[in-house]
Amino acid sequence: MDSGIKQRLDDFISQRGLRRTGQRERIAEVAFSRDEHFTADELFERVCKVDGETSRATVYRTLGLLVEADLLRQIDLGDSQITYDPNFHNKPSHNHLVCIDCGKVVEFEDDNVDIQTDCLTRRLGYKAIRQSIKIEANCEQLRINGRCPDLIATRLSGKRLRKKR
Amino acid sequence: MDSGIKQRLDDFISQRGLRRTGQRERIAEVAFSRDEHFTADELFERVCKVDGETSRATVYRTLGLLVEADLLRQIDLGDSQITYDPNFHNKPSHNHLVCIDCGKVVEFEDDNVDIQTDCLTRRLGYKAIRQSIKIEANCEQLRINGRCPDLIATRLSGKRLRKKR
DNA sequence: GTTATTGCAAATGATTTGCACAAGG
DNA sequence: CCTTGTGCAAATCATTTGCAATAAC
Repeated sequence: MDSGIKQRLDDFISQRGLRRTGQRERIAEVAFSRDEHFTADELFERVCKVDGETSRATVYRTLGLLVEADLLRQIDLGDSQITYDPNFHNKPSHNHLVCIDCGKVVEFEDDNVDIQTDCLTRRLGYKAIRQSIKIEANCEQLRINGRCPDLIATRLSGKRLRKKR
Repeated sequence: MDSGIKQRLDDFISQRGLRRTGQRERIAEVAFSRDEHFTADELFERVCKVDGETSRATVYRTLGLLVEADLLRQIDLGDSQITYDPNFHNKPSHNHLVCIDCGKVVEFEDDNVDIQTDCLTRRLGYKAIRQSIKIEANCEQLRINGRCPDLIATRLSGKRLRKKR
């Protein structure tokens, strides 16, 4: 876990008069150990492997805390479960492209997008605080070559495309 | 209800070998009678006033159909319920700004945004099919004048800000 | 007459909550 | 100690579904 994240979490816990517990420690550790997005349940599974003692309820409660601390953000992938993104600490204004063919999520940052959002928002009489862009797109490689490594990987891993709610 | 919408719905029903029923007729009628966004339950309430006979289940099922026909789109307002937007038929590529102060949703269309999305997506190796942008923003009028007609309207109507899930 | 559609009530599934016990500070 | 945090199981709440009755075509 990045030390900046640990720092911010510690600060948040102190400021709010909360307590440092083993569960919170481990949940955060697992959540930020990779840059992959996850659902509450996926995180719970991962935490279980490290520590058979932590309950699902605590995972949900800690997720809420991490979101409040702005270490985690909820993103909409058009799913029935909430998806959490642990990468906003490093890439504060990134957005997402979701591949329609294989479900892969690509993160991208672009200054022009941010500027354009800012201008557009001003023109409407507001001050932009946060934006989220989701682009749903088809894979060009798949269209041209008839195959795409991401799709193959998806099929091999047996991970099925997320069901739309 | 716009005749273009009625036409598209009729076509969809025919193509799929579905049946024209009173319930579907009335649900669509109510859904497209205003340009306001709504949840399944809000639509159900409105339908009830017109017709005490239609069940919640049928409203849900018909909503699914209207989404498949691309007459309605599900949008993410960061809520625990799905919000439906009936305005994509008239403004096929609009996006949303949500006021943090009063919850008002402003729709906007912008060609530059569309072009930029297209470019960005190509550069990542994909072909953009659909995008959704949500801008969360503070109201400038409220900041400068200390008040904003939308906020006043929100308070008067007693409509509370949507709860975050 | 078939087959799709509806209403009802029960099921689902993710998330939240009340409460008694445990453990930080 | 005193208060916050945890685990458990039960509660919630939007949405979905099975099924028998009903209505399109």
